[in-house]
Amino acid sequence: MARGRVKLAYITNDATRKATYKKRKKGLMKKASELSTLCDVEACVVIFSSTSDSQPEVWPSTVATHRMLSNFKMMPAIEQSNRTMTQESLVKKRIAKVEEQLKKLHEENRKKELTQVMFQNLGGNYLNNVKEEDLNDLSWLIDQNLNIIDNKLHMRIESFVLQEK
Amino acid sequence: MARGRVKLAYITNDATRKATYKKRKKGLMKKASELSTLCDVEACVVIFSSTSDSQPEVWPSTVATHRMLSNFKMMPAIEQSNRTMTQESLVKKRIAKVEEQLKKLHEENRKKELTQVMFQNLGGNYLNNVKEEDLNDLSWLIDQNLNIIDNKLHMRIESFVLQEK
DNA sequence: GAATCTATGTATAACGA
DNA sequence: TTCGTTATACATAGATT
Repeated sequence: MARGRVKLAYITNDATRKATYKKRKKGLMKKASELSTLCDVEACVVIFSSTSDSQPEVWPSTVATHRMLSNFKMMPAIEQSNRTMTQESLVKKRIAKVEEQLKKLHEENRKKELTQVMFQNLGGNYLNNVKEEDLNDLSWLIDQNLNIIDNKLHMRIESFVLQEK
Repeated sequence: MARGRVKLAYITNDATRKATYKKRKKGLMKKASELSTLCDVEACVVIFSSTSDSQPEVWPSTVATHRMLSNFKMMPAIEQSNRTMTQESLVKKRIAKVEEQLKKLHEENRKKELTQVMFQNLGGNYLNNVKEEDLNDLSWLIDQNLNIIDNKLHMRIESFVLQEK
């Protein structure tokens, strides 16, 4: 970058970091836009910045990003592999680890729920302050999740059928 | 860019486009990485390219991206607004629709659980063809979906209760 | 802080092996 | 096709207003 190399490390100075963030965020999204145009690919960028009002910043748009991310989630996380797993114990270790993670997630979720209840009880007029389109958005998201689950069901059923052959 | 300005439009030449894609994808992800480091933000990039084997390309990693995207989806799509909803009937219609969806969700969820039981009873052979990290991913994804749905259920129920007051 | 302004560092289009 | 190489366009750090 200009006028001096930048050490690739966290910028401790608040003002500098914020300025850099703003510039580079713009640059990143421009690059994404260009790639998308030049090569005709769908792309999205999501940035979670504690600075920016706790809402993620996205390119190209919230709705488009949601749509793409749904696709992403529907993609099979399981890649076909011919590698045979020789060590069953390894799998068991993994499973134990996963179960630990699940426990944490459940705890986290519970906390979030409680926070939400609390938040919504702050005032009685919650729904009165919701835009129709946002409600729409919410319905849309739920639909998407249904799709994802459906997809996984089918994947599993297919696996099952194939397994039986 | 070098040696000639690039017209910001779809590159029709296959070889050129592919080369450009590869270079720019690398550049984009590097930029994302730098932004993330310099400003300590979480960011992800997802590219759907018909070229690349129909699998999306992601930064920083599949798992990290999934995690971030779950967060993104959990973010309230509902922005605060001072606009008051004058038509209560509209809201009630929405709620009815939502309740219908919830019913479906419960059914789906039940199906899913059953399928999972089925899946787990396939016997040990299936696991032999799945990479450890994918197993990890799968469990994680399922849990995320459950969390998301749980979250939305609660949001809606709370909204409904508040409405009744 | 935000907007502008350069000097410089980077990314990359075109080319050649 | 996929690598290097190189000339240029672009992004941007630091300074200034």
